[in-house]
Amino acid sequence: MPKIVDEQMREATKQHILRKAAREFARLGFDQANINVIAEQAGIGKGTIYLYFQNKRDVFVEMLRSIAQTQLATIRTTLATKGALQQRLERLFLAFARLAQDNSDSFNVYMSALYGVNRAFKDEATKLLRDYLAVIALVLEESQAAGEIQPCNIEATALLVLSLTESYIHSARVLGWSQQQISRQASVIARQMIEGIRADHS
Amino acid sequence: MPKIVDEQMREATKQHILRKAAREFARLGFDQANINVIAEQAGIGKGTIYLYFQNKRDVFVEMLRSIAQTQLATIRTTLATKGALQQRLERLFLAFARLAQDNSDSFNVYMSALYGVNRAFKDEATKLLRDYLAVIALVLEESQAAGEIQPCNIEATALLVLSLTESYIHSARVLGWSQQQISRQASVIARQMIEGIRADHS
Amino acid sequence: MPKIVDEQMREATKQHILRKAAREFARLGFDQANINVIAEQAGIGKGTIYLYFQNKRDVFVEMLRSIAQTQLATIRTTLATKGALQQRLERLFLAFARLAQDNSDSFNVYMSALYGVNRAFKDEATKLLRDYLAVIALVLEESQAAGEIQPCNIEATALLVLSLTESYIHSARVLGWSQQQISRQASVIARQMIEGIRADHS
Amino acid sequence: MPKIVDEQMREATKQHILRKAAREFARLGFDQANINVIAEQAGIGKGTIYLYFQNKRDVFVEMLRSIAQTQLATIRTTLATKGALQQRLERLFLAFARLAQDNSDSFNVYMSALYGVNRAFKDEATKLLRDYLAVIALVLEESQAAGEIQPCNIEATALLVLSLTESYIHSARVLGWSQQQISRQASVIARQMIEGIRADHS
DNA sequence: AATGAATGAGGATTCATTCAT
DNA sequence: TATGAATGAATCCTCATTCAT
Repeated sequence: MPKIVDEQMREATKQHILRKAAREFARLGFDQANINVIAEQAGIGKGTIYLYFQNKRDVFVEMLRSIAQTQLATIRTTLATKGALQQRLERLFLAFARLAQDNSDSFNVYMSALYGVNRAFKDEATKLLRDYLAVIALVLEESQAAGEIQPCNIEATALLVLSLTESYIHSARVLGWSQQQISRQASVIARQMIEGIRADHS
Repeated sequence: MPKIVDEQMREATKQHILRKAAREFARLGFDQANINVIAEQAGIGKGTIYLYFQNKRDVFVEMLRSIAQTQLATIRTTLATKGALQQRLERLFLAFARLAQDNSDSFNVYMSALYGVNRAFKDEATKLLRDYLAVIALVLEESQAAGEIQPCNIEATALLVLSLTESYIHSARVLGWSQQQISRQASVIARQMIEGIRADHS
Repeated sequence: MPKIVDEQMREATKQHILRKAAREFARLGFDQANINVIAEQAGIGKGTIYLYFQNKRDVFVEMLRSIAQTQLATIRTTLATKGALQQRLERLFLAFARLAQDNSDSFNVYMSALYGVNRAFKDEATKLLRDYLAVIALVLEESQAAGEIQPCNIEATALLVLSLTESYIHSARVLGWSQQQISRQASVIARQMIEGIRADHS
Repeated sequence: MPKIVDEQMREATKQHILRKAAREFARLGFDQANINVIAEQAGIGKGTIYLYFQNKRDVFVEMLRSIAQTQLATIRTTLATKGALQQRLERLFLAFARLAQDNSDSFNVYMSALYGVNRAFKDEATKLLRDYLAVIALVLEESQAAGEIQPCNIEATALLVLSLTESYIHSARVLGWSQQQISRQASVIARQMIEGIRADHS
């Protein structure tokens, strides 16, 4: 039965298209990106892309989800190892910094979807935002249970952690900072976040 | 000499167009926004817009500059009044929150330009980012001179302050928080930033 | 005020486009006809056509109406002159034969809309059919009032007259008959129709 | 030898495809009909259709021939029974009315091919038209031989009979008349035709 | 023989920009 | 200076057809 192989093949092709799509979308944005160019770069025919996706928008949304899945997996793994909150937040920052470096296409396209004005993707981007927050909230709750930090508004704090991490890294990259320069800030940022969280109820 | 009057008239029309443009760009993004619709909403002919701007891109860039000018003026005024660093950062946060509320078009369009992927505006957005950072750096330097905080990497700290402020407000709005809920976080965020900055070298 | 002139100019251009459109639609049918080719043949830019019509379908429908208007005017004029029913029906037949000859594009496109399967135009074509029937019904009623023919189902009879006239001429043309051959049948057909109508109640 | 069985199988599949094709072509017309949908409805693979037909056009043309064959068989049977011309023409009318009702797909698709503008099918449709005329001409000749009607232009008369019958039924259906209403006209139409034919040379 | 994944030609439509008035 | 009619480049998507399996 070639069914399973076919299914795997199909999934592989889909991922291949999504990778090429991410490049183009990251380079040009949704509107300027050309679906025909994406097909060409994926080494497939113009029409073939429509065997895997309903339309251009669908390619973008699925790419967004795929990116989120990958990034979330990385983040979850990063935060899985127990340790002091300071260490975990530091690892979180470093993980994002690495994602921004290694998967810069994904990182850029995710940021632009989140901060962009295209209403068509706002909902999807908001969903992803919530997923990220949930992961961070979990860490904060564990920390709270361990008595490391005082009770506080978990959601607001998680938002603070994520916003700071992402936008700091993004802005630093816009300003042309090197990966090293950015990574060097990890412990400072993490410590600051901890102090800030503690200050919340001191 | 009617020259000055004409010049004023011309400038007024330009600003009028930019305001309408901001609405459309904020609503739909650069690509989806329709220059003809902007002209219509500004109450002028389709061709007239090209007497004031070279092309669509130019409208967007000038709008970006205009927004930045207004916002920077607000920020500068906010930070002009002396006071403890904590108070000044709090005022900064509240000023941004108010901008995001009152001039949401401008705020959104600025954020999308900064975080968006359209290379055509990256340079311009980066310039604006630097201007913002300069204003904040000034405050930090004063604070440092006053012995309020220890010597530290001013640029990195300014980036931290700006990133945290902007992205926190943006994300909170995406999640549907009310203006009140956001404002209530001002002192917490400000205190946190101070603690963080101090922690930098403790 | 150039308003009226402009309006006339606009109407003239519209009619010009419709004439070229009729040629293409008559030659290839709605689907095969290429809107860009129509524009080219009308000597205008591709986009210009959309300043006069909403879309391709709209061009077709307006063309259909324009054709019907012209044809109905001809038919009405033809039937306006009083005379024996036999003469009037003969003139009707000859008028259609002439239309089919002189405006063969219009005639073909009208027939194909009426007998074709494209649901999108069925309603429009049916409306036109009713208009034609009304004109013929009027003649029959006058004839009835004059005692020339017995009371009968006017609508059914009108349908019979129109169907026979149109489809006879169409089929004859399909078979390659000359205009002369067709015209020669006029009196026979007309006489037959009269006899038929009379036979209805004898 | 499985050859004959295979041949029968092949023919059966072909007819099956043609039936499904007729449905789609009647519903949507040649251009709008989707060959893949036809394959799907026939329960065969997309590629399989090309083992039975050269291309889409070929499917349509063969369908047209198949329809004509069926309809001609019906017409021939109808007219085979001897009887007065009036009766035979009445039966012809009723036969067409029944075909239009029971095989409306076929009837519509035949009418649209005949009256449509698609040149690609004009030749084929014309051939069918000639076949129909031949059948009717035969009846007229017999009638003439029997002295029922005077010598006349057989071809022109046959065309008259066919045109009137077909277009009357089609138009009546377009106007929404019921099958019963239409059938009720049979004798009137037949009598009218006879009167007309006789009037031809009186 | 049968399949359906892959292909790419083709076309309607939008919209930034120009230019004659 | 102001206009808006005209333009045509640019692009998403459909679907008839092919061909490797």
